[in-house]
Amino acid sequence: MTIKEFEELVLEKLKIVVDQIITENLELPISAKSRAGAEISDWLEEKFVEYTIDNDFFEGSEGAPKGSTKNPWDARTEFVLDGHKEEIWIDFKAFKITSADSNPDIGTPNKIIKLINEGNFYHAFIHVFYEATDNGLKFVKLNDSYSKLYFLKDISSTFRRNPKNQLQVNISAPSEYRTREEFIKLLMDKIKESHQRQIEISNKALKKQDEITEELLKANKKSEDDLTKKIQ
Amino acid sequence: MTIKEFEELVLEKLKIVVDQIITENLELPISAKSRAGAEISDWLEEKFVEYTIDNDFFEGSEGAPKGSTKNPWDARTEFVLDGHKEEIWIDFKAFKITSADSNPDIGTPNKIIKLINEGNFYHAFIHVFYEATDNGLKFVKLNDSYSKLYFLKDISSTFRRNPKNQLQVNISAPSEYRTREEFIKLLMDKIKESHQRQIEISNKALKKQDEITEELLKANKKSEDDLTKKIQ
Amino acid sequence: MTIKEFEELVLEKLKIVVDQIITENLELPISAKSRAGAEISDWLEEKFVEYTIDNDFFEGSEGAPKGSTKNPWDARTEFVLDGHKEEIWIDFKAFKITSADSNPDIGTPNKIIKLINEGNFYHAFIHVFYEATDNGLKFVKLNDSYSKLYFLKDISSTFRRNPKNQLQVNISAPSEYRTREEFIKLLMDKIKESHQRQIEISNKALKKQDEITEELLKANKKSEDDLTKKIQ
DNA sequence: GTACGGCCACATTTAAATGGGTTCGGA
DNA sequence: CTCCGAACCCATTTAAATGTGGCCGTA
Ligand SMILES: [Mg+2]
Ligand SMILES: [Mg+2]
Ligand SMILES: [Mg+2]
Repeated sequence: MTIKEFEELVLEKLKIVVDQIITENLELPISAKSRAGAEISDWLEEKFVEYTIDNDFFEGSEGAPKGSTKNPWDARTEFVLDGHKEEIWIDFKAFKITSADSNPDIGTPNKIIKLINEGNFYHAFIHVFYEATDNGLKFVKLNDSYSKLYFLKDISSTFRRNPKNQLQVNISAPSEYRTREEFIKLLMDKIKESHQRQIEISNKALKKQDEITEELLKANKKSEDDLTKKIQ
Repeated sequence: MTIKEFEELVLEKLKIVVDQIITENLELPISAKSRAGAEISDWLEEKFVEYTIDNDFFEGSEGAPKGSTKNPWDARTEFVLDGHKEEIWIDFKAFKITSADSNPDIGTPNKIIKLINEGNFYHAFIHVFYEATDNGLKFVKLNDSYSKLYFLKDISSTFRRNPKNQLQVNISAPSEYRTREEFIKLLMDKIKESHQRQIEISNKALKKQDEITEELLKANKKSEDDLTKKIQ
Repeated sequence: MTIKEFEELVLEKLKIVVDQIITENLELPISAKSRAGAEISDWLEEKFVEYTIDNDFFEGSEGAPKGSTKNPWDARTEFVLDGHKEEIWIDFKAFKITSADSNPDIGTPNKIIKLINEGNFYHAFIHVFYEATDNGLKFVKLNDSYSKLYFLKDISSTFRRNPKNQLQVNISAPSEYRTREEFIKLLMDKIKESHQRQIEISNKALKKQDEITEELLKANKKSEDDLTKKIQ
């Protein structure tokens, strides 16, 4: 089996689990007037462990510690094949499909660097889709499927690092196969480009400082005088 | 009345409204296994409008458009005194008090610059506190109060601009009175300092690039070879 | 040397560089889809820096930071003559010559105002032309040339500001010499005219509003009456 | 001659926690 | 004097949307 075939196999087996979880639990009592990503992830994490307890391909599944807000994975598991165990990290992404578009943060580059340096590589995104209902939310299909999965290594080359130190990509950007080495080089390029842009941005902001300060002081003088008179 | 007395009056009247809202609705059916800020804010926004319809001091209250994710205020209203109307922006902050600590983002500096340039100034933070319950969440007191309010202009001088282009401050940082002009200068200083730090950070990151790339390629060579052999 | 002769010299030297870049790289592995313009520009930016490293007339050439989508220039350089250095901004425009026509946005007027206020003036457009091929695209000649260059200051007076706050001109509009002062006046006129057109548009829309309201109320009166009767 | 539409890569903005590094005082 | 703990000052990280401006083309 080639590496590529191995990767496809992992995603195939993962998708089966996720689709089953969703199909058997189409509605959740989670209020979703705003974005419900964290609550949905919390629920999925628990279910993922439950649904892989007895799975031939996955071993040692764990959800992120309850209440943790900075864990590098939502769930982790080991894919078992011919006695080999390959560490898999999972990041759930829950999209409210009534929104116009979405470009979620997809994690800090730092954790990816650590993951690879520790001898691992596989970080899977699992997209799920929902709509608010009267008493919570329901999962819905997008493009005929309850879930969409790909590995970070095969992410669309339109991904970038943003100023929050998060990688980011559009919800619809199609994944594209590349080798692990190609991904490493691409990732490092993207990080470099982003830092270069940031230096530009900060330099520009610094140049504008004095002008903005003047303007604010002037606007305030006027409005504060006004208020002072009115409340005498 | 001095400006300072005016400001204290606004906050006093605001606090009465908020405390009443909470006291009359101590429990909410909003799941809060993770952080429920957005859902709580959504609910408070609606209640704030409802509870100020018949208030002598507040006029024209509005909640943020439903589902909006980038609105500069959670609610806005006008404080009316002797015929003068003063624009007030409200940003709710909902803290899960079982957490160890909190340093919330408190908004982009850009919107503050716009607010002041448009002749306004008053941007109030309203802290509320909650705990998860079996079927949702309940509001709780912190330091004997259901809410804590202060204006951005009087924020603790420990606030900063972070790389997400958000101002930020610790939940417990005590507010300190200053003049409007003093605030403008302080704000602009903080923005400057932050951009200077960012340039440093990005420069350092750029220097490390090549080293990290080498390291990653090396780690990958090892782990990829390993995997290739195992799955043959 | 007159200002006019100076300007002609700059463009002449620029054209030599660009034509050389293209002649030596007639085909590019860039697929000619909607983003082709941006990608061709990326490539040209890099080449421009490379091809002016050892040029007697250009110094300090830079491409826009990679991935930056809002940079005011695609490339910048300094034209050196008798020790004087003149800042030159470059905006590449890549046209697919199989298309019927093109009226590209040519930049926001805001950046031109800034450029001039900072003591500079020269903003060159460099038109290049391409066709799709099986494995990417190839540069082609239009009117016997691989490139067409002119300064914004000499742009056809058919240029305008469009409602997106971008200047715009037809691909084929011939440039016409004018003085820097004449350009400033013309630019400001164009901006004014554009805003006036927009006011017209809004005024018309507002007028229509009332008309539409009438119409709707009338239509509804009829259908509501109708329904009321039917369900009595 | 002008508006406008689609595309799309990026920053920005919104929700609030943890955690790292430095500094300072006390044992 | 030195280690340790607490405090403090920040970045970082997590949840996913919208908005801007440049890209050219068509109408
Ligand atoms: Mg996730
Ligand atoms: Mg808020
Ligand atoms: Mg261009």
